[in-house]
Amino acid sequence: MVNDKPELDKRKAFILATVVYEYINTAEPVGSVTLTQKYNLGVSSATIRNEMAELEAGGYLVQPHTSAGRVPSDAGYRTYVDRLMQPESLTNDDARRIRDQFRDASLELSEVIEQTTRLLSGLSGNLAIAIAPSRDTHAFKHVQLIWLSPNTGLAVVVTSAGVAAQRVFEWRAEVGADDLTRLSNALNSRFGGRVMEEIGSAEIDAVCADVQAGGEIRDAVRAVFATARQTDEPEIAAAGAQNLLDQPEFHDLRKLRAILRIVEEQRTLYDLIADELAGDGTVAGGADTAPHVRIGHELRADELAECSVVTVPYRFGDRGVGMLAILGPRRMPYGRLIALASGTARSLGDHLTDVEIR
Amino acid sequence: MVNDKPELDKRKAFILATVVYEYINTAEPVGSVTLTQKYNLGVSSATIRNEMAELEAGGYLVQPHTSAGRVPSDAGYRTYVDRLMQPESLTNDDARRIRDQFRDASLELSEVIEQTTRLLSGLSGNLAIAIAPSRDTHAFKHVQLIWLSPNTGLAVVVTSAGVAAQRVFEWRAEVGADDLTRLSNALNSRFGGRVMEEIGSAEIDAVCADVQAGGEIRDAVRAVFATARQTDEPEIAAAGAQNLLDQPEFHDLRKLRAILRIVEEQRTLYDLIADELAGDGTVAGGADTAPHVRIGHELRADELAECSVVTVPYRFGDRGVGMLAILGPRRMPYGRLIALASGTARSLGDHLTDVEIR
DNA sequence: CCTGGCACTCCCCGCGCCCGACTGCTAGAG
DNA sequence: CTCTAGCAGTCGGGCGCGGGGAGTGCCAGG
Repeated sequence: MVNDKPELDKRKAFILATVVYEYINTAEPVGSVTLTQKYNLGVSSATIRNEMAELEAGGYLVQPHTSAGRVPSDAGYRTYVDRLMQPESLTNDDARRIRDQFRDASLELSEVIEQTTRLLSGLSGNLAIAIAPSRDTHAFKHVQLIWLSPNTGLAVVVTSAGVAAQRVFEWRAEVGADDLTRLSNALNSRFGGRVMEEIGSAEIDAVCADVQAGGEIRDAVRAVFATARQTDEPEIAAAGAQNLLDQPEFHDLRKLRAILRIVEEQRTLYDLIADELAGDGTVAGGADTAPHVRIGHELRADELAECSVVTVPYRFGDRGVGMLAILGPRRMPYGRLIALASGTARSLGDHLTDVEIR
Repeated sequence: MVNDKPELDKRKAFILATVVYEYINTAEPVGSVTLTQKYNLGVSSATIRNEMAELEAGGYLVQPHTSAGRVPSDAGYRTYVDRLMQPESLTNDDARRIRDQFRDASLELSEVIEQTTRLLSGLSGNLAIAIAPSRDTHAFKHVQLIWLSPNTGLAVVVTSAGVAAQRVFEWRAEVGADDLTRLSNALNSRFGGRVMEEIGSAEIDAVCADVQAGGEIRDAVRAVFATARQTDEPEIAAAGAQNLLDQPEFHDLRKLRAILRIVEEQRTLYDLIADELAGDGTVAGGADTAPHVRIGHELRADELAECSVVTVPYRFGDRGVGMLAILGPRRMPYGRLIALASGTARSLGDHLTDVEIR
């Protein structure tokens, strides 16, 4: 669909904006009379009818059936979001709740992510999703192998994001506490100040060989580093699915189930949101932390044809970008949700940068 | 309600069992003709009608309305579960899937708990819940304070269940690596072999005082031990809420929302399941690992009047008991779910005992 | 270009109706 | 005494129908 929509004159734009606004609030198709009664447009309903008919011809509105009011189309919402809506800022109340949340938030990335989704779903009344910045880009801080018993040990890797991996290992051969300490020291001096991404298995093997650490221990170190880099599955959290029950568009059980399935499968959810991260280079590279809205079919998933998603990247220090998202019905209060998501993303980024382990 | 139900003669028992069985499978009220057609009872539908009328008088069946078939009452399900149903054992397929799941399961308690709920919800097609054994009863294994930078440190507490707590701390005053090592050693030698429950703040303070560890560090140690004992909130996981959407009894949105609210609030969920742990002394003390079924109003929660819960305790080594539960409609396949829950609980217990850190 | 008016369309809702499923009862048979 | 066949009674659910209402499109006139 090319962008050859005829430019909207001022009155059409106002009418479109009002229809979208009204529909978002009432969830009922909007008629010409409602419009003239609730908003003083200075013209009669007949005129509005003509305008609405043209807006429908232009693809901005659709009629569920002949004798009903109009409902915005994807293009209608799109125009509203891009050009007609006035941006909102956080209400004092919301700002306060966000501030309170992060005042004494955890230092652990994964916990923060989870708490943030709960906060955002509560504030927005929709489904909130967060993905953590890829751990590849975090700075290595410390690794410690801890002797627990002759046959068991604990390995902990700490990065700038907190404890990135921790795991108990059981070894067939007996292991001495000194061996573990020596290996810990060797690893720390070798990897200090590096970025997780650069630390590969080969180098780990080399360090282990230097201190004559055996096969089982080497495997353990490799494993815990792999988890710390988390190359396998990305960290993602979602909360507030039950909020969707309140929206009339999800009273249809099939739609509801389709959405729940998407949320259940973290992989799909990740792909949905991460599109934005990879999609245009501006996010990964530049300073673009602007919120982004995708509406209905723009999401390229049939199950989500009646949904919209607001995504906002957040910065984590000077490396790595994570993503916050709100998923809800297309008929969502875009202005408020964008403000909420942006505000939360900013606070989250500040918090993470602030507590980043130096 | 006292247990003064008249004893059921053989034919009544068979009819009740068949009604429950049929209703569980079809979700439709069961009529006398259906019964005679699908099961060869050797008598006519008129006779069945008389019997069913008596079963209704006895409180085992109810009629949704005059001209409908019968549906089991709480008491009907209860009798079915206690005396009429034949116990099922795991199918080969289920047994295999459980075995596979635990073959390479995590060593970390919290992760195992979560994986188990996913397994059990997948197998049962219902909502699965697991609570971890109280951490109080775990054996203390190791604590390590790790120096990360002059102002930051990491504290890790390991118990017989794996890493019980880990946290990064930020201190205003500078801290030396040696101080942390000395304190770690002191704590380990003092607490080695003890049970978490016994380790109180006073004793921690005493050890800190011995090695002249300052206020900030003492607070950190206290905090990490508190988390490790997890006196504040019990560890609980739930999965598979979207399975409930498939059940016709939850097509009513109000009921669905009521249930989702319960699942969302972990506290309520915990109380629901933990009743069983505290309820009768046999579980906590003895060797009782039998599954337990609570049906409808027995759950003492109006929202759950149409639900049943199967709970099974699982043993964790020789100390502590956790709980596995399946929540679903009253009309659930009790035999299969009991087998699944028991089988999973056994495997879970074995796995935990097996990987317990010695 | 705007407006009032009017005919038209179509959904929604309530009503009444019938159909079907099931019961309870009774009379009679074994 | 128990079982059965038959029959009348009951009630819910589905269906069709019709009216009311909301909204549109169009036209003629200002």
